[in-house]
Amino acid sequence: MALQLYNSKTRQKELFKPITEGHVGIYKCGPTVYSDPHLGHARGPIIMDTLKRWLEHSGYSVRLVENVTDVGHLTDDGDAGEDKLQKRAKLEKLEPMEIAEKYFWAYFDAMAALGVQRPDIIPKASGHIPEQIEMTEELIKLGYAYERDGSVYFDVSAWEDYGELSGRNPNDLVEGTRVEVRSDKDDPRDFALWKRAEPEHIMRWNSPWGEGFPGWHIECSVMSTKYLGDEFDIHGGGLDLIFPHHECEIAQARAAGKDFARYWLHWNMITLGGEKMAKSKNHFVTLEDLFKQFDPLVIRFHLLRSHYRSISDFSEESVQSSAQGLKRLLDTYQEVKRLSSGDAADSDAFAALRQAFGDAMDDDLNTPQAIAVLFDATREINTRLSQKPDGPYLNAATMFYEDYLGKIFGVLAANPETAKGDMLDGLLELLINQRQEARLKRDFKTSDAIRDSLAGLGITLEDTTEGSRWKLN
RNA sequence: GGCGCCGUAGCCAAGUGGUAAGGCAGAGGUCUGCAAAACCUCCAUUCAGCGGUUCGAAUCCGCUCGGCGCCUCCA
Repeated sequence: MALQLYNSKTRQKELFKPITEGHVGIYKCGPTVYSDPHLGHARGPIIMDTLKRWLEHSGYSVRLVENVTDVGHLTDDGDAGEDKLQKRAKLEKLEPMEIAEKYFWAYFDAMAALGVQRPDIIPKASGHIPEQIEMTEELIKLGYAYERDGSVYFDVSAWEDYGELSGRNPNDLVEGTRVEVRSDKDDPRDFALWKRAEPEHIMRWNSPWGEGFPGWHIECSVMSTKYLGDEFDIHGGGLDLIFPHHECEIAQARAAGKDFARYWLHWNMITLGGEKMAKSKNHFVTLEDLFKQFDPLVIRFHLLRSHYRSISDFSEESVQSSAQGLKRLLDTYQEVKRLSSGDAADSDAFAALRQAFGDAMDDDLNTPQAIAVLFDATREINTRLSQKPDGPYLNAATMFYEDYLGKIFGVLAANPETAKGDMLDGLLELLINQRQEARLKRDFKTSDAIRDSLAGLGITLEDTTEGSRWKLN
C-alpha cells in the first residue's frame, strides 16, 4: 500500500504522488512568536515531523519549511487593533524584536523537547520583506490588487476561484463578514497585502507605498514558493487556518501565477474541557507547565494516540493513561535490548507486524492504528520472552522498536535506560548481588530493606526466575 | 444567518457497507518468600435517538437531540 493523504482541497483521501520523483516539499504554517507556546501548538509540529519521518522511512528525501511570523500583525483585522508584538513588548518592557526572539526560542526549545526535529528551513517574515513587496507589486500590476492611502488590498472580486479551499461562496461572504469601523477597502472581503504604519507603530519598513508592514497572509505565499518552488507538494496548518488564512494564500499565489500546494493537510484542534484552546480567551495550558508534570515525550505519544484530523480533548487522566501504555512498550523494549546480542536478526519474525504498521501509517497517517500494532507486538514479544527466545528473534524485536517507537514516533528517548551510566550499572549489579545472597539465605529482612531503599531513590527492582533486574522510574 | 465537523464501554480512542482494533482503569487466574512486571481470562448483542435504503448499516439517506469549529487574531 502506498501513502494516501486526506487532501482538504478535494475533501478526500488521495494517493500521494510527489511532483519530483523521490523528493517531497512540505510547508507548515508556523507560529506568531509573541507569547508562550501552549499544547495546541504541539500537535501540528508533531504530526508534520511524523509525516516527514514516515516519508523518509519510505525512501523520500524531504524538505520541510516552517515559517515564523515576527512582523507584528494586528490583534484585529480591521484598521483598529494593536500590533501583537508591540503590545507584548510594552508589557515586558522589551523591543518588539526581543519579544520575537524570546518566543521564537521558547517555541523551538519546546518543540525540541517534544522530539520534533528542526525544520530544514525556518524563514522569518521579517527577513522576507522585499519578496513580499515584490509579490504585492506583481499583484497590482496584474490587476488583482489596489492601493488605498498607503495600504494595498487584494481584490477578491477579481479572483473567481476565491473560496476554492474552504468551500465558501464568495457572494455569501459579503454579508457574513464583520463590518469594520475604519477601512479603506473597496469590499469587506478584500484583505491586506500591505498595511500603512500608523505613527505609533514600531515594526515598519519602507515600501513603494510608504512606511508600513506586510499583511498576514502574504508571507506564506512568498516564503513557501521561494524555498519549495511555485508548485510544491504539501501544505499543512491548523484547521482554524483554512479560512481566511489559507484561502487568501492560495488566491494570492495563484493570482501571481504560481500553482502552489497540491495537498493540503489540516490538523484538528486540541480542546480543553471541550473548548478550543485560545490565547485570546486565556484558555490554554502552556507546554512549560505541562512539562513539569509529564515527560514531553509522553505528551508526544499521547497526541499520536489520536488521529490528527480528530479533535483531541486534553485531560490529565487521558495523558496519564498514555504514560502507562508507553511505559509498557518501553519496558519490553529495554528487556529485549538488554538480552539482544547485536548480530543477525530474524527478518521474518516481524514481517506481518511491520506490514500492519506500514498499512496504518500509509492510510492518512493513522497513528492510533499503528500504535495498536505496537501493543500487539509487545504482547507477542512478552510471551516469547518467557520462553527464552533466540538471539535473532531478540535482535529483530529490538530493531522493530527502534524503527517504529524510535525513528518514526520518536519516543524512545523517553527510555530511562538511556540515562544510566556505566557506574550506575556497576553499583546496581553490586547491590543486586548482595541482595541475592541475602535472599538465598532467606534473609528477607535485608533483601527487602535493599529493595525499599532503592525504591526511595527511584529505582525499581523486579525479581524474575533468572535474577533481578532494575529500572529507573 | 452561511459553511463544516463530531457524538463508539468508567475514561482515552480506531473502524466509514460484511457482522465492534488498541490503550488506561477494573475483576479473576498463572508465576512468586513477598512485591512488581509479564502472560491468560472476563469487561459494548452494540456504536446519541427515531425512521429509511440494503441480503447485510457504527458505517449510506432523512429527521430529532446534544456538543464543537470557521465566517475577527488563532496551531
